Amino acid sequence: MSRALPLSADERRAASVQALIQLARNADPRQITTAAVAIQMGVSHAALFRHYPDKAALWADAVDWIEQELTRRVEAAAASASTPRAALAAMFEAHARFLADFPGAPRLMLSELQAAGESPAKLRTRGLVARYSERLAGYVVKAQALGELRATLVPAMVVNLLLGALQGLVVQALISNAPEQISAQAAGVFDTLWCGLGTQT
Amino acid sequence: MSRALPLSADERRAASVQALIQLARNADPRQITTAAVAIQMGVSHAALFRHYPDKAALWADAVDWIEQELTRRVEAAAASASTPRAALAAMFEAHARFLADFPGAPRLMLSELQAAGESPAKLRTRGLVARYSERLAGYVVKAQALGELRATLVPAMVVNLLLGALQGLVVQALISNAPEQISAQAAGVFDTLWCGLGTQT
DNA sequence: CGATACAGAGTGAGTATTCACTTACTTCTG
DNA sequence: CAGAAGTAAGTGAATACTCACTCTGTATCG
Repeated sequence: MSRALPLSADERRAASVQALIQLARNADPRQITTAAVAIQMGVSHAALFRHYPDKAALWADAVDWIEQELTRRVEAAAASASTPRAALAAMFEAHARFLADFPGAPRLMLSELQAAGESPAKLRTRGLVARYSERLAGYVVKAQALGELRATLVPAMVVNLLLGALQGLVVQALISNAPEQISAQAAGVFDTLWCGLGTQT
Repeated sequence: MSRALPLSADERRAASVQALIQLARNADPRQITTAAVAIQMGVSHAALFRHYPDKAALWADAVDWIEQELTRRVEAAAASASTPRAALAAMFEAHARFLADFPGAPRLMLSELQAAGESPAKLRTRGLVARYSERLAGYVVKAQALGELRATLVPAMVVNLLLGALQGLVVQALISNAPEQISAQAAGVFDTLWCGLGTQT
């Protein structure tokens, strides 16, 4: 095997995370082997362990990257919206776009949440969800204050429905193996969620 | 180790499935070992392979059991409802109750859907979701015909929102490690979904 | 009704394979 | 030339599955 070009440690770590997320597109992340990640990067198995103390550290690093990238995109979307409702809609769509662009990301998080024990990646995933929910809840409260969103609703439940709807799209994509549809259907799902299923009474 | 009392093959298979679903309550099902299932049943590792040709067959059997039990409960709930909307509400709550009673069930299905390749259990899970969605869609169409549900909505999306909302509850339970809350919050979630998030316009 | 033969459930002790991680060494770059 | 990045070739632990054997409930027969 020809020797890989040396990269800086930072670059190599970034490449490792991308390799893992790429592999997670088609495989259960807990089942992905460190050897598979190394091959995906075009590097020997041993090279991986020069940059990470163990497998768990790489997986944790990947969750960190997910949080950074998701937050960056969702912030940008929210910033360009004029009302809380528009912000929630824009965040929903930006989130969906992220999930469609990196289908490995939700799979990795879901997989960590399913795992027994308390891996670093699982702890970070829980933190990510908590911080993200908090952020959404802020907009929900603002929307309620402006009379855009029914005031009787508990913000935590609203957040849960929004994230649940995205989850539903992810699971549907998992079944049909077509991640791009997540983004395509997002706007329609958000509107339906906002307006309700029932006929107006 | 004292020898286990012999059971009929049918009883032993049923016990195996229950053991797996119990273990799946706290661990990622793909990570559960056949040895762990055997211990959970109070039987030797080798005994398991007297009843199943391989690991995949037991996992597939568990998915079959899930479909039977879920269908039985949801059918019963729908039967006692007078309108399609009431039927959908009752099914939603029965489904939530099932998920709360057997938290290992959604974890097992999710885990199979995440896996690469085409395991028997994954194929069955896909079939289960397809059949279940079909069943729900039937009630959605009836509700639309009776004017209970907005006629402009695509049934498949409505089904997706309903299942997504349940998924959201499952993920929330995964994070807080409290499966019983799935059932407790189900009715509120269904009503919110039905009435919509936004203020009436 | 007691002895016996048999089917089939259960078992302990493996085996081959896979996996995370290590060690001892090589090559590249500043 | 020093130190960082890379590699080949391991190691021990875990895991799915097998094999040759043992126990037990039941049906039959004298």
